[in-house]
Amino acid sequence: MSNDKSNIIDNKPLRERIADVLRHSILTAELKPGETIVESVFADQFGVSRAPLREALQILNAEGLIELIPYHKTMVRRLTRADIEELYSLRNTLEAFAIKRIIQNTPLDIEPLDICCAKMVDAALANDAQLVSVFDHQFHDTLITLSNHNLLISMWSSVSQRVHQVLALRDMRRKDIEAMARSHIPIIDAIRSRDLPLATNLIEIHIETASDLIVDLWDEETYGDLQDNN
Amino acid sequence: MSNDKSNIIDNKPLRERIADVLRHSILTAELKPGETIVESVFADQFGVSRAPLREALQILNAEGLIELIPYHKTMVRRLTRADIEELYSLRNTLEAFAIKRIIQNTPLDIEPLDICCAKMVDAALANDAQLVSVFDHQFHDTLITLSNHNLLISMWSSVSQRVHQVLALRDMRRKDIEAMARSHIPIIDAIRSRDLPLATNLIEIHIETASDLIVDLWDEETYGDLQDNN
DNA sequence: TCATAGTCGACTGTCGACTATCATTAAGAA
DNA sequence: TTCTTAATGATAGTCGACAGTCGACTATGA
Repeated sequence: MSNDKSNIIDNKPLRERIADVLRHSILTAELKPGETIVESVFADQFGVSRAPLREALQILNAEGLIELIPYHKTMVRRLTRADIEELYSLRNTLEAFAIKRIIQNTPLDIEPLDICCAKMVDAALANDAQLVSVFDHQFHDTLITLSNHNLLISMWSSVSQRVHQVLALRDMRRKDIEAMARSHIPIIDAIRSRDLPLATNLIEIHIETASDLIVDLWDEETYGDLQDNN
Repeated sequence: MSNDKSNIIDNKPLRERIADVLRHSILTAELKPGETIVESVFADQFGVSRAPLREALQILNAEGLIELIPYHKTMVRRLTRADIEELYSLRNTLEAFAIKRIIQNTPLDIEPLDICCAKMVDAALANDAQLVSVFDHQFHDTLITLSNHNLLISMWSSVSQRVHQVLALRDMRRKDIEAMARSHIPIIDAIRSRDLPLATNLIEIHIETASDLIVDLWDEETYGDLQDNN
């Protein structure tokens, strides 16, 4: 009892901690689409038995991160162009819905968006693409959170995760990160003036641009069709 | 042969069959919100061990049908008014998105909707509220399916399930099922003429009407706050 | 050469027993 | 009495072992 506080934090069930680790591996593309996950191997690697690992796999399966093929095998979910298009189009819809909710709220609370956007522009001016990306994620997460819609938030996390995965798979080098950072400002302004059509339009353009960048460069052979090639 | 699949031996893993049974119990309100699910009890009841049951619980948890409280207990997810409001508002958004996708498709394929709606009106004329409800579900499911958007379809199933659960909990006796059945026709017409704003508007009214009926009568004390009272 | 049946190995599915955790109750001290 | 703390019972969490299933490989025969 006298060593540290990690015991307190550590009482999450194993399945959740395992899911956290695996999720992180998948989202950072450490585990790539198509790679198989052999239960016994990963259980040994984590130093746990297969039971909690299997429960973790059920969780990740529900999140759409892995494919569970009964009696056969488990692998990191493969991603096709169609998947990515679906991902971005649904993401667009969810964000537009969030904006609609935010605009309906009184009083309008968009300060978190302003702060986030300011940081993003700063990072862009410092030419720190990595940091811009972080605040970009944060901006969109904040947008969803401000909607005050728990169901939306949970669905968003599933979609958002997979977007992150896609980004990790092709760690794009943006040419014009500053313009990208600044493109968030008009969105906030539209929300501030409660102009739903404009805000919806802007977010659509914003997301479709990002989507097109990814889809055009997507290598179907690598992540969509083939098995793992470790 | 009435069913092609009847010859196929059911080879689904236990966890899935268990999840199916439990899901059905929850969606038909046989298991009510707040009721606890004791693993050992249900495992014995199903004649299986706790391992596959626990995996089934992970699945249902991801679908939002149950609450898993670590180290403590598992219960059917409680439903508050806010939950129902969120459910219907998100449902509305998803359906509007589906309509948008359908309208963008060429050629426009809405025959399944026509068929479904015709059956619904017939059932209404026969005063069969039960059957109307079935075709109502089918209508909205078809709408989503026609969107040809797999991610949307999977999210829909989660939302749709919980809507069914809500309906089962308060098995409403509609006064004017015929009007309710006919209210689907203008939606199809709007889609046929590719009028997105109109179609979106109609579906919004359609769903909000249903939502209001439920929320107004919702008994928070019964399903939202209390524990189970078996 | 090709097709088919049989075998094998690797993996997932399932189980029963053991361990950790929590809420409740009972007991004791202020 | 009321608060604190220790015992208890119920339940979830974890484990190791065994059973079931599948695809790949091999052998056999036309």
